[in-house]
Amino acid sequence: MNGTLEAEQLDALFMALGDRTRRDIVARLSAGEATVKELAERYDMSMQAVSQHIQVLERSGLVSRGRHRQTRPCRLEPGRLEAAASWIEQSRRVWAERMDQLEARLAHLQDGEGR
Amino acid sequence: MNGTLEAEQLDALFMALGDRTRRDIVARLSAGEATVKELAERYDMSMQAVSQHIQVLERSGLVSRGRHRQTRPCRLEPGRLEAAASWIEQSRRVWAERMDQLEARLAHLQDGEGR
DNA sequence: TGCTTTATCAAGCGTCAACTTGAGTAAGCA
DNA sequence: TGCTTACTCAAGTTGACGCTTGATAAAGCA
Repeated sequence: MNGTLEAEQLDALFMALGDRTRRDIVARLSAGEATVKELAERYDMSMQAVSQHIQVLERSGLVSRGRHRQTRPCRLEPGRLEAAASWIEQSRRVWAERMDQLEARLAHLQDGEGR
Repeated sequence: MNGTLEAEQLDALFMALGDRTRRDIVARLSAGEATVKELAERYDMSMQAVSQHIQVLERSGLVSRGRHRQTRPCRLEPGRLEAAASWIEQSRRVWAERMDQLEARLAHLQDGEGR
């Protein structure tokens, strides 16, 4: 389990995080489970709208749902957050390595050893 | 400069990363600058299409463009990648803290000290 | 058994995103 | 001066997104 996903899954993941309401739901769920009704009240939004947001989050793998009486409590699946962070780190690392090399070559030149 | 952005900027940022071509452009630019034409050849795509992707990335703050002869070389601005990573880390941290607390309470109960 | 609560399904509406084509601009070259 | 290269602008098409309304399902309660 190294957090690496297919392009389609990354599409769904970053697309899900591209909506402010869904990002807030993720942040809210990081502190514990919540029901559709609770989220609808929190965002002053219809339950249908929240339900659709949850479905997007579920498709992205960020959220899963259980069953408890009439409710469908939503909980965060942090594995996908790790996958997103992992993708970002990959590009940041490549960039940082290149910058280090550029710096080293610049220092080399300033030592008067450039051709 | 702590990498924290407004909701609108995060919308643009994650939305920009929600497209596979744009993610690949970001990964490509992490290894160095590229022109619109080079990217169009790489993805077998019209220059207009690439130009529009670059505009999206520019609006998100992930990419900036210079001028060199007839070309507009694109380069990565890693600050926004850090901002995205930072947002993700925030939720992951909250979740991890809660998990630690739940574990501690479970251990407590198993020691026979539960109410 | 009906009534309420919680949530989903389905259809429709307005907006925006991704790409296309065609035209236009700006820089370098012959 | 024309011609090519690299790129952008503008308009149009197609499809997806976010939300709404109305109907429906499933569980608990009186």
